[in-house]
Amino acid sequence: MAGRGKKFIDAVDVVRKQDGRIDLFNTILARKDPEAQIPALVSGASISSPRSPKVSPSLESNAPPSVSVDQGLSRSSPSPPAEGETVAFAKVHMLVIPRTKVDKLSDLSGDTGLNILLELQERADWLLNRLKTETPDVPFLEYKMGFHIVPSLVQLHLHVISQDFCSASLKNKKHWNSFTTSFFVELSMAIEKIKRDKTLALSSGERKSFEDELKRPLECNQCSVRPSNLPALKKHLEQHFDQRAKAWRESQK
DNA sequence: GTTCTAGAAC
DNA sequence: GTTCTAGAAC
Ligand SMILES: [Zn+2]
Repeated sequence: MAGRGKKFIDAVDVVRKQDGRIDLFNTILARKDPEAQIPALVSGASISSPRSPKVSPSLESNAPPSVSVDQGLSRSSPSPPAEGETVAFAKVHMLVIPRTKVDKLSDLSGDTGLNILLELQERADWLLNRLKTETPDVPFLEYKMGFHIVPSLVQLHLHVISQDFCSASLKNKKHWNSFTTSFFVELSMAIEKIKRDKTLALSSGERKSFEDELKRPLECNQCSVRPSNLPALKKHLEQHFDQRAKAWRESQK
């Protein structure tokens, strides 16, 4: 590929100003056709806060923009996302995607694979710093970054996702387990493994055992509670979020 | 990925 | 009776 072009989609494209407001876009670029070009970044669900008054004129200005996510995705749009859009499974859920054509994590090997992961890490760290400093309403969110070991869409995508998992889009056990079991491979783990083993290839047996993780009983990611069904889990997650928000507010007093 | 629904769970 | 899951079809 051309050496000059940007190898990675700028994460600044993910935090984008629109209509005088700062919107967060969660973005997935599905390359269903293996031969297709990776498209320009497309917008996902807008989770801007209409009542956020603080908006700087430009992402490049000295004063960083205020990005408010307190409205949450669950209240963002009652209609299902249009084609080209995607869903977020938490208050903040973004993807960092290499421009290099790579289907999935298990295709990576050697120094080439390691370098792709390191460049993704560099970009994701940058994004994470922005998220932490530019989401004043939810500074208490914690984040993880990682990959689905067996992705449902090709073109490698690194999830940067807050750990509240409060989202109307979270609708089944598979969704939940894909982010909260070993099916979700954290970036740091992937980097360690490729350094050690020189490959991230999966045997069919390994693949099967990871897929079995998706069928595990529900378990809270923040405490030892094991909700009996998904609605109970979602209610429980809301309580964690409210509790964290309250604790943070009180710590500011 | 989504929608639909049988039947399990409550 | 109502809620919920999970598999099939798309
Ligand atoms: Zn919990």
